[in-house]
Amino acid sequence: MSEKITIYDIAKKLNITAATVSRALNNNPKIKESTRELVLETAASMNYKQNKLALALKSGRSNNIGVIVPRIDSNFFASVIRGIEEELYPHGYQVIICQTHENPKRESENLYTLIDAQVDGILMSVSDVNDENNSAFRNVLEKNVPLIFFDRSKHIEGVSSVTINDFKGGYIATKQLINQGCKHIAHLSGDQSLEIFKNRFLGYKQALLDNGIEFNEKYVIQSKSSVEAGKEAVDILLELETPPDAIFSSSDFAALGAIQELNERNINIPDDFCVAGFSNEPFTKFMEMSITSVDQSPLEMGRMSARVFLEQVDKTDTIKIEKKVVLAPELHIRKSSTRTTS
Amino acid sequence: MSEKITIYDIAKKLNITAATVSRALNNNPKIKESTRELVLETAASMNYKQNKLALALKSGRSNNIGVIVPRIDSNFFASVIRGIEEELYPHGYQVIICQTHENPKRESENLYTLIDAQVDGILMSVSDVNDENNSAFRNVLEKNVPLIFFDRSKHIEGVSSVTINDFKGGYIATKQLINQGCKHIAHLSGDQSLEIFKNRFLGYKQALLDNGIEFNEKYVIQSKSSVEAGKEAVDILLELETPPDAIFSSSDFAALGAIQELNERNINIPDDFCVAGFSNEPFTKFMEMSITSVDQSPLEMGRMSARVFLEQVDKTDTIKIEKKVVLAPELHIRKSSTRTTS
DNA sequence: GTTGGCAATGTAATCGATTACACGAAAGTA
DNA sequence: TACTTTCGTGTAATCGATTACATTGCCAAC
Repeated sequence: MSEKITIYDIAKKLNITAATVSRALNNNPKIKESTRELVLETAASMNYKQNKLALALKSGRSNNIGVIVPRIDSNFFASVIRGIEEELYPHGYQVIICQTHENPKRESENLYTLIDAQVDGILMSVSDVNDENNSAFRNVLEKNVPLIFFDRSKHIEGVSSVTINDFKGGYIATKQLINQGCKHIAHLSGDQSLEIFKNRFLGYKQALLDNGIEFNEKYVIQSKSSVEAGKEAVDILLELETPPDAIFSSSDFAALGAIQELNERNINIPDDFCVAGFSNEPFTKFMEMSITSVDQSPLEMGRMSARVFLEQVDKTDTIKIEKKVVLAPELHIRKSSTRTTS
Repeated sequence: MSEKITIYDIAKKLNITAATVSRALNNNPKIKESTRELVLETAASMNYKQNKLALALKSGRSNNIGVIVPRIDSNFFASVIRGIEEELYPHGYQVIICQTHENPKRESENLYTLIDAQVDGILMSVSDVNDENNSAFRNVLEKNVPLIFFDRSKHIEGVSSVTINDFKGGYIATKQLINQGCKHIAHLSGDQSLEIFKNRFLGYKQALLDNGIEFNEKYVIQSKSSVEAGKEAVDILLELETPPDAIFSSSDFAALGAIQELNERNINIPDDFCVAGFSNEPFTKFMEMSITSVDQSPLEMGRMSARVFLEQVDKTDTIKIEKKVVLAPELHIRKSSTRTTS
């Protein structure tokens, strides 16, 4: 029932050698047309399937690529993966998923595991920017396995990345709040050691400065990407001498929490308080009080990362291209930052 | 820089054979303790890494398992995959992701591709129940590769599945609407050729009958899982002679669409119209008008599927266990079906 | 002193496919 | 006719690890 058919079986049946069978199947021009046809027919009739593992061992290419993300059950990462998978599918690559749960040790393990599994490339979003597991990255580079960062990248010479312009994202979101007439704009930031959060913050700051609004450190709150964290941040902000009248949050979840807390306190959104988030999570547009948010085009990011990988994979080892693709963020303006009064 | 170290390199260095090295590395008891230590030390110092592809070819086990889902960028499937990955990670399995986009042809391709890639098992949620690509499934079974269905399964003898009790899910959601005093409960159903939707519908129907409410075919609308479809369904339902006063939707997205349309028409939710959905998508609890929904515990479903796989993978070919795990759905009651008036 | 047994290691086949090199036959050339 | 190409296949090595079977040396038992 489950007999595995190999090229040797075909060879035996036709009284030729496995080498000839292999050549016939691979369209080697040195094979007589009649032989080729015979082999192809026989292979089909015997239901022959090439053993990809043998091929992988011989060629050194597994046709698998590894994708490492902090977690898969987030709309953003899932969409990126979707993009990667769709782009790579036609090229015969399979996508292996790893999660780090933001744990550097896990990240390092994943890198080693993927290299052990002989993947042809690694696409990842880093969890931690610490230099601790640099050895894992060095290992990848030494093995000459293409490495591409997406969204959250790390500065390593010769390594390509696909990110969005987080600075600009922070800038346009903040600018929109300013345009609505907000004077005291607070910022909920993520872990500043990650580039993305730092840049969103810098974009926010620059937008303030460009529009003659003083930057106030007290308005910047470092918080996690959670509803709870957003609520807590509002608690703190409203205690200030001059409470803010708007929030630009680096996380949609925190933005949601902020809105919930503001509602609880009967503060009118958007007329008395505007809110903008980041990521364009599905729920931001579903809410009745739909939330203004910066879209990161995750699908496109995934596709682009895959394309960058494909460009690199065939290059000889000597040529190393370092490609930095930066996608443009897009602000989706919704109710939470659209004042009805002037 | 990128020299691959093999057991032969170690053997040469120590003037022994690769066989001895292999045995030492594998803790074969026939190896002298001193030799083992020497080999282990040398392997470490040379930075030896076992070539998993060679191992896979020799053993016939790739340590990869394939997961096929309609799409990955849905909270439900992403969460299931998370569960699978977490459960399998400690066992050294890698997860390969495939998407069908609800396309039977793609589903069939994915099955063949995974078998070609010599995965050790396949966990999947079917896209289509049509018998067209039965040959792909037969292929999997013939190759004796463990196959496990989750959520959306197919009746194949000897194949295990992990699902939730969709009938009960439909029942408890409907029952809650009845408890709220709703008399005319409509149902937005998905594709009835899929078991899950049929069972949710049957649960709905049974709940009506058990509570002395007449079943009315006109109240059942087959719609897609989208916001738009939910809106359209409401349009139709409100045209009826006796419009319903509640909706149980098999999809949270359609439930959301329904709510939006009802709001547009100034129909008061939940006092004049109750709504319940299915899947417990994140947004259902984030909304101000939070949506009652049936939770499918996707994480647990993923973990359980992985466990069922692990049980099967080591069994000899002769023993085939067919395990049908049915998880209990849990109703999360929220504002959309909690009347404030009696 | 021969034989048996055991411990430790070596030899070589195997997994399935690819491919450099070799070789015989046919065909072309002088 | 004799020599060189060319064509189509065969031979055998290779990818890296595992493992059945063989071998070696040593010690004990008779």
